[in-house]
Amino acid sequence: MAELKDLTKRAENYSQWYNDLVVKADLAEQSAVRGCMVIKPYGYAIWEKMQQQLDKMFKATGAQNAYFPLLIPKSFLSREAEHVEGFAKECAVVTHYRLKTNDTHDGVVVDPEAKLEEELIVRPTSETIIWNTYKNWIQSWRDLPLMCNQWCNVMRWEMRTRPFLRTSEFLWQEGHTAHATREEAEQEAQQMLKVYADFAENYMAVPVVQGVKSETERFAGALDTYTIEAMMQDGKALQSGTSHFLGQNFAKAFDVKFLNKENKEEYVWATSWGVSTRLIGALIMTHSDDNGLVLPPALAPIQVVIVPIAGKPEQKQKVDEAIIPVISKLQSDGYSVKYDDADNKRPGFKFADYELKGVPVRLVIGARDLENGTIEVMRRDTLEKETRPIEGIAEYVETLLADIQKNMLVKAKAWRDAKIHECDNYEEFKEKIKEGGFFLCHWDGTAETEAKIKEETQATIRCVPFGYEQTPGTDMVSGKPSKARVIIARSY
RNA sequence: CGGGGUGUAGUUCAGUCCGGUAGAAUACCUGGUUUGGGACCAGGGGGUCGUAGGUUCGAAUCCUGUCGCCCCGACCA
Repeated sequence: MAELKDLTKRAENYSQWYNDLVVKADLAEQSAVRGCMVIKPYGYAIWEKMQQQLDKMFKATGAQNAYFPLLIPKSFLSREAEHVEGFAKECAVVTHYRLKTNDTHDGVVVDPEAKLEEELIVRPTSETIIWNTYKNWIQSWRDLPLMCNQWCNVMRWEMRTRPFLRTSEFLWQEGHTAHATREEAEQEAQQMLKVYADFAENYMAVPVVQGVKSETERFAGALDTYTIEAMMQDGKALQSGTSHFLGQNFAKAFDVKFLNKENKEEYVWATSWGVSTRLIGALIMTHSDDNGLVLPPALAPIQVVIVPIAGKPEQKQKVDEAIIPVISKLQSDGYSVKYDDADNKRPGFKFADYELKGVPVRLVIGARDLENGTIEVMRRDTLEKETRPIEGIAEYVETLLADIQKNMLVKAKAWRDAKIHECDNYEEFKEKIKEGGFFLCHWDGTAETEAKIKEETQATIRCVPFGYEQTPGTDMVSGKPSKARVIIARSY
């Protein structure tokens, strides 16, 4: 791993280190299309693990999967005023539907004859097309709640991109729900936020702060935006999932009404919620060290890798005999195990490579172990090695994986908590924010104060955190009274 | 779109100031020896130096235009 360590030292900043890690760990690479990313098999395997788990959790709340079109008629986007404001600027637009060969017959040009009457927008998010569809699906209170989720790609023509954290095209899921009452919709939005927080902490081992966004940071068209905010190792915040209470804005814009039990016509109440491949970025930036990725067992495509050390064929056979029962046991218990007995790479190379890829547990077995009836176990999170009897090793590895999962969260949480501070002095804040971290500060609730902080420190209000004991105080910038503390941080 | 950097072998880069046969490491291919922390030896393949034009006997190197990429900022999941 000397190579990556050097890069870390040489790296001018954390972003550079992160980009190198993404490439070296074989997760993704840059595509030929500006701002887009090729997700490589190993990176995609992590996404698949996330999808599987999230899908289970969504279905447990009653949501169903569906799919809506990639292309959205331009007029749909102008139906909801705030939504237009928020998304109009950064969309890819389809204007023609045909190409033709050029005059010199060595290429193609856009056929001017094939101009669309109405341009189509490559979805930056699907609220509009989904609400246009929901209009036809909802007539009665009996049709509610309607809860659909779709796994898809979206495109936003971002000015500046980084792999996984912000790409022009990205994979995500977006849930869109319709409810009969305001209370039910609000509850749904909050419930989904809890699902995301649960997933982040218990599967990704990424501790998050749950809270509600300030007006300026709110989703375009929402009444409330709930967020989970994670802290990366450079102390910057990463918005890792959002859940929006949309009120009746989209119902009114797309005329989605239902007859209630009293036979009265009412607009439905809406929510939307989503997480994206950005979660992979959060995973990388929360846990990785200079040896590479550190993946939580719950999401690691390979949970256990076994490296045999055997030069001669007869020795290899003995190693196989000793280890194959262990592999079978682990696999039948549902663990993903890789037995890397390829003889074209030396053990040292494999050790470094699987560390780079973040495999949680590594087992090594060779002649020395065969004599002693032992096996070497290494855990990726702490890099600790120990030699144990091979007897009962499968059971030991299973408890070890559970322990790694738990330890990663504890470690990340302790690290993060040490970087969360209350702060009541703006001058002090300006100094401290340079080193990153979350700051709990009183805020007078005005956009002016928010803008001033952003302008002077590049930090933004991440959220008003839930579950934090609030007492009234004074805004550190304006000196005006404040009802609650908010989380302020620099962010990705 | 502003500021800074950079385009040379699959990859990371040296060579550019001061013009003169296209380089290194790594990766790759072949053969052999190896295998408990990124192996070694021998041999081999691979680049019209981003691109267009100019200066010159001669350009990766100098001049002009142009395009791409990276980092920092504005925008955002």
